[in-house]
Amino acid sequence: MELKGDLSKKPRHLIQVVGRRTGISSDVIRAWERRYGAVISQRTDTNRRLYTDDDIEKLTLLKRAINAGRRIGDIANLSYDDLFELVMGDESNTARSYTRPSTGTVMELFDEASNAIYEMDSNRLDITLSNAVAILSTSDFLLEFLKPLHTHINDECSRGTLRFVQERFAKICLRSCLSNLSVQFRTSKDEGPKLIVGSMTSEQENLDTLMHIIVAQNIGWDVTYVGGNIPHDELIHIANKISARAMVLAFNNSRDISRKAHEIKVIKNESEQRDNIVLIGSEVHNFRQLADDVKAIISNDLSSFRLTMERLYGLIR
Amino acid sequence: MELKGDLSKKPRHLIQVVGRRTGISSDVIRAWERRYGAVISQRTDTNRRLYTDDDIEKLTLLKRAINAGRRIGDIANLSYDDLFELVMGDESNTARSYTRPSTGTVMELFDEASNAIYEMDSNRLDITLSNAVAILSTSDFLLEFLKPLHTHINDECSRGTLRFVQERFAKICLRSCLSNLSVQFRTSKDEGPKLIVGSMTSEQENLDTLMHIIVAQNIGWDVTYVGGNIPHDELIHIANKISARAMVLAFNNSRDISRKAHEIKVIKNESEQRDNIVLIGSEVHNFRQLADDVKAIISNDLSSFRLTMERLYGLIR
DNA sequence: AAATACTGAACAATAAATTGACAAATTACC
DNA sequence: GGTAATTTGTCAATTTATTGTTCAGTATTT
Repeated sequence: MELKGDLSKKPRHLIQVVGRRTGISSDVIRAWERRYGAVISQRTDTNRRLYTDDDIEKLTLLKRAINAGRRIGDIANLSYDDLFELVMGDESNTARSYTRPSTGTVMELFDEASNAIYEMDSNRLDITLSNAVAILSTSDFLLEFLKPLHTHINDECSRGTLRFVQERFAKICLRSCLSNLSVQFRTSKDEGPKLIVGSMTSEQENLDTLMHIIVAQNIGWDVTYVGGNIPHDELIHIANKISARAMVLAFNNSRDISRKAHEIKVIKNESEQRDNIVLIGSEVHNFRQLADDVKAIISNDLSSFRLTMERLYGLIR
Repeated sequence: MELKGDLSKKPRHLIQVVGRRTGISSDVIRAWERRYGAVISQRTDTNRRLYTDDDIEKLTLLKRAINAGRRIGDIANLSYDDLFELVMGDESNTARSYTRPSTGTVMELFDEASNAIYEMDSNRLDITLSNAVAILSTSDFLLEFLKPLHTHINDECSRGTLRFVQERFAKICLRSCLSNLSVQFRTSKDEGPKLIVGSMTSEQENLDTLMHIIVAQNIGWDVTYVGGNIPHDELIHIANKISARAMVLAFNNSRDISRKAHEIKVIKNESEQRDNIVLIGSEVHNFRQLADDVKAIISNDLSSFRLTMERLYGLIR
């Protein structure tokens, strides 16, 4: 028996499921059927609609076509193939069909998250985070939502409005969300140039570093993250072992600057891929001079990091 | 080697236990059996229902499918594999059909994971971990796979076969897998008694603690995890704030035993829910005497922890 | 004796289908 | 440019199907 053939032709999805998968409300799906015969499903013996996988694909295409500016009445009865052509054409013409969400939306999500943190409601916080991921583009999610939220948490904590335990709780949830996101990105990409991300002895793990990882993955890098507190010789070892094309080092702690500077030099000299070291983190300004000397790249924030990594990606390709 | 041998095929769970583990009420389990023949259990000679582990797995899948919008009448008599395919498709929001990974034995999964760690191939490690989650039941995944893998990593590292950076890399991947799993469990359960999990000053975060969290969630607890290094007054604050019904404290560090013992007493006295404190972790033997004094419960491993938490859950209900 | 489990029936809550109406936005027409 | 017509998403009312819950009466377990 073949898997795809059998199952995907089989009507087995309730309208509710179809709605959830396509993002089209059940009312609309029924209206499209009634008015334009867009997708006419099978019925059970008790008259419930049952959709096939192919039906879902078609509805998804219809949605994309509408996002690209088409009117449902004009396209509803096109065949799957015609629709596919149409969507491909439309989406390549429109520079960017993604409309930036209103600041209202982001504000609401932000408030919701910040309340959930105050109440220490992990369930609500998780749901809000995943909503934000779903609604926003990856970079909006990071730049407009998560980064400000992180800063907000730190501010509230140092102001005393948030207690220590609330801060820790929040950060664990955010970390979990980010690592989840990172896994999702990983499995969807096939092959990309390898990138090591980590930080040296006396540097702890940090949420900002995780955000940088998502950005890099988003560009196409195949990231190996090793966390904080890694001695420099271990970093060299792993870089050579997996033939990394670049290494990102995070600095968020102002101790031992000179030791770290020396170690960066050693890494530069001893790792086989010696041209691509990127320094990130809040304490990265301490290495400005050094970066010039060893031709490392300094990146102050997520946006500039994205540019840097895009450039490197282009060079390597 | 055969993992799911004798025990999992053996009918041994009363309907009450099944209800608790799956989050489906006994009444519903019976109704499903009567109306749709969803899971037809063995009976004792006196007509009591006895369920196998596999029965529980199927019920869990049914529950997940329902959460994803399915109706029990449509899916009750699907085979385990078809159900699996359906749930995976529903939960990943894609119309693509999903194939269950070929049933590798635990040994194969273990080897695959341990090679991926050696090669520091995060992609391969993630895939192996998620296959293991998919193939094994939750408790098999933890007890037969992840726990041994964790021990193996520690052994190899202290023997010098694994380098420090490989250990760190592996642990970050495992952590990410566990926190991912924990989020999945959270959103599928609706309401349960609240449980705080954390550890005190000088105690770091620990993978074992995360495993305990999964077990507790699996039973039906609504877990709030606050990580390590939390001062005891903060723990008291959060426990009272969210009206926790129990608190789990992890001890994996042998420093400051007497300070910690004193703080446990304080927590016991000052938190409103004063009856349910559970101590876990590798250093928990240091608190045997104290546990008697303050009526805290000590749990040495995951299995005994499961029993303890099931008992508490029963008491609270 | 109290708690738990079993059966079957009845009940209540939820979700879906149908139909018709409405309002905002877009388009067509003068 | 302004008005009418059309398009299209949303919603309410009603009916039916599905499914979780409760209850009564009996049996089993502890």
